[in-house]
Amino acid sequence: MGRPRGFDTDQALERAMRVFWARGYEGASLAELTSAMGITKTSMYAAFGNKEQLFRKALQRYGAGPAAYATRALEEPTARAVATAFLRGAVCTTTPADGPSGCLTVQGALASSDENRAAHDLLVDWRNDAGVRLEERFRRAVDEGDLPRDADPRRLARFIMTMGFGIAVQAANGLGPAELDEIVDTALLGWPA
Amino acid sequence: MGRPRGFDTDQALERAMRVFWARGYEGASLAELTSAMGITKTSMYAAFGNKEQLFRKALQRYGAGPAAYATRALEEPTARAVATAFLRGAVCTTTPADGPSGCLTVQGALASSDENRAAHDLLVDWRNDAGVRLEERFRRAVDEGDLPRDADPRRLARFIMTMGFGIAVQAANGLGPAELDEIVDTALLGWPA
DNA sequence: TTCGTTAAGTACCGATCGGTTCAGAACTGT
DNA sequence: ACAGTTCTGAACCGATCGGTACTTAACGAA
Repeated sequence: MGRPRGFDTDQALERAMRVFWARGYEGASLAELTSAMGITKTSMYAAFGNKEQLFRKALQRYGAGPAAYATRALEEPTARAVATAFLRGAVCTTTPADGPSGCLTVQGALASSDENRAAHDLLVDWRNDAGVRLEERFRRAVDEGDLPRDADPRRLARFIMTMGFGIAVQAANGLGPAELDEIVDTALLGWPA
Repeated sequence: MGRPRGFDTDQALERAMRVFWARGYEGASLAELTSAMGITKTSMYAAFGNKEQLFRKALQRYGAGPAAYATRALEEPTARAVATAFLRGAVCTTTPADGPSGCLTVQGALASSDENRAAHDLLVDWRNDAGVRLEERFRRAVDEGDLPRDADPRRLARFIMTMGFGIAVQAANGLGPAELDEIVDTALLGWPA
């Protein structure tokens, strides 16, 4: 009942996500966000709550879409395959042909003013969660004999995450997928077993 | 001649640098900057020009101070020693006991709005320059027989830079020096020769 | 057709943004 | 003592920040 919504919330959220991706949380103003979404501020507030909640939903969409590689990689059969798929996925997502370079969760709010601490903390948790899931996967790999008994799953997970973050910065710096793939090859030279 | 300046510009610049470090370029407001510097906006404009030029000078100070490890590392005798010193220096600088975590050049303006493109581009150049200097050092190492003939200096330099950026993000994420040093060890396992 | 409900557009809110104007205070050279 | 110069503090600038109040438009149910 009532007047039906005049825009596609999914499409609007997708466009908001891209603005946050390119500009970061602070750098994305409501004016630019709503302009890209094709709606007015009033409609945005009615549909998404406020800027922070819009960012929260954009981040969820990012995790389910562009950053889904992080979850898919965990399903690879071996630890090496997981690490490779994770980093290749990072390269692919941070250097899209159409969208912004880099990673939303890294560019979003690495540093920020106090008032935006909420968005900052949200991203810290997001990144740490990704590391924990990787660590658990590597721990399983040790149990399965897929990694050496003396391998340290946490350490390996942190190393891979560090490479992922570094790749995001390099992508924002202008490096392309070919160059980043070379970096991934170099990084995996010392991979155990 | 004229009234002497009532504050120490070096000290004021140091404090401004730390604010930029913690908040990023956009996140650092003039109010917070001048408050930390202990001077008024008028004095800041008279002494440094404007926010962008203040950032430029803070970045120079950062390069000569906290980030001097990047230059010092180049003087190590072997490529491996250079890589090790570079990454250990990155760990040390991004996890200070007193100051902000992370790297000013990474947190400063990875993503930003259009109006701050100048600061953004400044940091992109800064980061790329660091990579180029590392590459030249590794090229020399190949010439000197310190690295294998078939080693790719550019690729190795990009790998080390990627690790450095990743370390900066991990430091901002809350990891301490001990954990980051472990990551450095892991990263260097595949180092040639 | 009318009513209740919800969406959309405009105009606006106080606060803060980076930046400036201006009067006067503080100093040096004469 | 005075002139010339430079620095400081407060008050202020238009613009933009995130966020709202209010009116009008568009729908479904009765």
